[in-house]
Amino acid sequence: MDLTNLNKNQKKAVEKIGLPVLVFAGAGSGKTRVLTYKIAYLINEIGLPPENILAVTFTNKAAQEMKSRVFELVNQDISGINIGTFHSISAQILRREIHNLGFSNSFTIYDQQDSRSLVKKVIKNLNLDLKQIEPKSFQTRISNAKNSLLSVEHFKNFSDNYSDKKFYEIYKSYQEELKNCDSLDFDDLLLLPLKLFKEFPDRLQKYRNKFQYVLVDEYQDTNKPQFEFIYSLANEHKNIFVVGDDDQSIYGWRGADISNILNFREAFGESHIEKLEQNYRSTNNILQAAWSVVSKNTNRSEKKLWTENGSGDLINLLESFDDRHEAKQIYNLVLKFKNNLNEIAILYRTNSQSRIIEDRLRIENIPYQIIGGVKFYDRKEIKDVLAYIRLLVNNNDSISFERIINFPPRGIGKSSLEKINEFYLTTSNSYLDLLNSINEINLGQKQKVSLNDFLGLIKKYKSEIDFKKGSEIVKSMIQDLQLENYYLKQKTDESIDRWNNIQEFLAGIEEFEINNPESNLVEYLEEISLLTDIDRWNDSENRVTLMTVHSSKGLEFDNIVIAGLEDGLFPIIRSFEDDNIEEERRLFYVALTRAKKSVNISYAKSRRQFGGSPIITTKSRFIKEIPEKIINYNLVHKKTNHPTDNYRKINKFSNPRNSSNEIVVNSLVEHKVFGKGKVLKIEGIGDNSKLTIKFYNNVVKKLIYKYANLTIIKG
DNA sequence: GGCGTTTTCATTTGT
DNA sequence: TGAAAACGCC
Repeated sequence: MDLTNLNKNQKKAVEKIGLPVLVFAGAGSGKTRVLTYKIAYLINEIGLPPENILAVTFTNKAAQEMKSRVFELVNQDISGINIGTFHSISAQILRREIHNLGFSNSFTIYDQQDSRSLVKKVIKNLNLDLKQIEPKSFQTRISNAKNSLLSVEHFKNFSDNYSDKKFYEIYKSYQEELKNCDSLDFDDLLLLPLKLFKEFPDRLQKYRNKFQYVLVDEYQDTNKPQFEFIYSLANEHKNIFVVGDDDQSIYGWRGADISNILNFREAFGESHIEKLEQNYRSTNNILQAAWSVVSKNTNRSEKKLWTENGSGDLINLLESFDDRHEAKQIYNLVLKFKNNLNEIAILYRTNSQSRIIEDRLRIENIPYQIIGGVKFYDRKEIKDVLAYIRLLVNNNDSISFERIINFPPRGIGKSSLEKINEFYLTTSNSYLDLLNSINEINLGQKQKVSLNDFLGLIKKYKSEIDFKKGSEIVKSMIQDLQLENYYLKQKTDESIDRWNNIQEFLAGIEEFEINNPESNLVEYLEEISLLTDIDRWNDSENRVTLMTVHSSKGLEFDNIVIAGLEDGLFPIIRSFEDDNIEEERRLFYVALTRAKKSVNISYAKSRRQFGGSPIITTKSRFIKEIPEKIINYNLVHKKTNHPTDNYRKINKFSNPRNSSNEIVVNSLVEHKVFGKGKVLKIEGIGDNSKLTIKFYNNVVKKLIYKYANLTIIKG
């Protein structure tokens, strides 16, 4: 097999067989290339059948890409290969095996929202005060416990104070409720395979035999259950190959354990460790900035990226008066890539920062795409329709039942629901059982009719599952429910949007059916519950991408903007105990190393919270960790004039898109730092042209147009 | 008892 | 600013 496309270290990692391999792969060092070549090498040179290979990636999109790249390299049928995220691989195993653990094979996967609703339900059922016992914090505690492999039993005797005692009860009851609902939360998806392997050694043996070679990407972000999963599959044959970078570990808060990568050798014994330090992505200045930041961390393995690329542009620093002004300045920057908007991405620490930037881009008609935040499948109208589908598939799904029992409104409110629940809990095995005993429930006549109609509808469509196409079932159900009328009669922009989203959702089911002709609704539900925005992301369209730094992991862009570099926001600072400044720093490192050509870091001197009045902020300490000599300060305002009024007027009454590009010799311009000046000479054309300007204090400066951010006083 | 309206209160990060 | 909870009217 031709490995000439690999450098020396990459090649060594690919060819090493017979020992566990750990590859420390720095940002942009060709990690994906090594993984794909390794898999292709196993198939082509070692003769391993694709179905005996397990490769775990961080996103579904990455899995798809890896699959097609391996296919290009090996040129044979690899449809049996197992590539996916931890969650999707686990779900696949459980669909076959979960009956051993007392669930049905059409179990439902609860997302965070569903799981929170269930926690809340449990707290209510235990007659606890929702104000004292916050569902959100208990959900987090349950999730943390699971990520630390701590079962309900573990907390039985750790019940000193009120809150701990209640935690045990809630955790216990929550797990029971999940089982009653025939449902798993995201964490259980990882835990149940471990339980299966433990209780049914023959199942473990089966999967050990099946997965003869195990590869893991982004190994630094694996948590305890994920490690156990990999370890139980691979510790016997030791055919394991992991790739990661401890400097890019940014998921500690959800249990990712950096010691998994740092202690790889202790876990798997004698191993081959390879370091990839040549970076093929970024300029030297970007790497220098990234290095000066991350090297401040103490707990890291020693390595330093280098590149044969030139030094490139300086790191541009943007200073803004407030968050709106920041959005405006970012828009100005984006404008320079008007015809290649997919060459620039805007990154931020928190999703809430996206709105103000989004507003500006929308006003200016710049196409954009936001990843994360409220996901498509998390929208209320979509979740409502999904709840109907889930209830058809799983008649024990309480969360879905409660979501739609009165949507669209059918006169069954809070107190009716309580009565139904009470009856259901004592008498029935599934919600459909209620159909036979509606008259025994203590409900009003109107409510009885409504409930009967509702359950009748579920029953009718359930009976069609095996012989009708999912999309047809859903379409006809939506018609029965008269959702179109429900939304369109409201005649608000919002309700029209919602109806359009439902149409888009329907189209999505049809598309899924075309791509998966043998599939049913259960598989469709699984697919979308494990899908993220990144997986749906189209990176070839002419649109600016907005996303959190977390979402940007593993991606690259020509140019990036990192917004909101203020102390408290990035790095985020909440309380004194659980702040993790080193992880914040790694996060900033990840952000910087996404860029190939240019990095623009931005901060605002004041920022609004919850849409209130602006609060004074402090510039991020991370900015000071970048050497001054590689920062371009041209966009930093030295004057303290309030720009707000100015740009508001401009946007309202004039077209800002024609306000640039009109500089000629002798033009009068104003620069943010140097003040007013006269253009003496123009060398080159367009954004990269070099301007010689004589400022009013007789200082002559040569400035590159695109960085100078000049205001034209007279063209 | 249900449903529309007002008030409150919250923002890390995500499978 | 926006979603969920509390409120108060029919």
